[in-house]
Amino acid sequence: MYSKQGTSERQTVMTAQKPKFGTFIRERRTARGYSLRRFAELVGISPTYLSHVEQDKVDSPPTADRIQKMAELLGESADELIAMAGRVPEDLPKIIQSQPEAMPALLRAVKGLTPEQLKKLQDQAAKMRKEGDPS
Amino acid sequence: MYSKQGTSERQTVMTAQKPKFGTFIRERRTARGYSLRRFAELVGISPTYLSHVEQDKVDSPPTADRIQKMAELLGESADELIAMAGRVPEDLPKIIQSQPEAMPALLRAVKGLTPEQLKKLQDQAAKMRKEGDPS
DNA sequence: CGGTTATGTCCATGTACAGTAAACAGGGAA
DNA sequence: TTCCCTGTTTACTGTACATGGACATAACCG
Repeated sequence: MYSKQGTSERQTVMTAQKPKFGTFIRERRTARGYSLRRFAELVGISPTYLSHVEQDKVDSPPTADRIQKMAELLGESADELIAMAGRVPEDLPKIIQSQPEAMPALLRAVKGLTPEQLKKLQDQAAKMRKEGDPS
Repeated sequence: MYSKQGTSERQTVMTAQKPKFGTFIRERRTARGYSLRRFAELVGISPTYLSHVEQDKVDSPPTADRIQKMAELLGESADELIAMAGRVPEDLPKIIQSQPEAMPALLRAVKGLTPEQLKKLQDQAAKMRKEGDPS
């Protein structure tokens, strides 16, 4: 077992994920007592595909809407699972595009801030909303 | 059998709307005196494809990185062009995924705010950066 | 006039991504 | 044994994003 590359499959690109998405899903699914077929059916995908996904054999994980469904069934945070899969929640693009200059600028400005700081900004935003349009 | 995948949400009719991406690009390109072939070469795409894009004959516009290049060559805002094409700037997904819970929450909180309000938040964020933790 | 060069466009094709179908191997239970 | 349930493999589909080569047209040059 020297340096014999454990698995001999050719594994295309597979953008490396830290806590691999498929592995995590399998762990949570089995913990909930779902069979692969049953879970696939509930999610709305084929058992074949789910099997591939859970083995991290896919080039890229499922789309955000399917991950959303998985999250609901597993009682996990959809946003977190979606991020783990390297995707973006489906409602965000529209929000960003609604202010093509300001939204990207804001996101770049908040890049690197802590969750606490982000929460503060979130609260500020909520306040602005309530008060109506100042400026 | 498994739930069908209508993810596309094609705009079947496309009532005359905001400047269509392709039309806009053609207008700006010709205004700059670039030939189709020349511009395609500079952007790094085939003339064929550019022709299709400019006629709005494509199912979906080019990817964000190519639009970025077009914007640079045309002296336009990349973010705006990318939004016009219904896409998201390439650097944003990583920013969002860096805080899988807080970033989506923030975006949803700022949804619908005016550019002025967004600018205020952006400034607050910049301040936090200067003062707050360097993480 | 004919030949070359430049313009944009059409048809056919290619590759990657997201996903499916059908057949398969193995474990328990009756 | 037969039956069903588990997960897996190989091969395939359809769409998005993109390319190549041939084509029509017009302008320019001898």
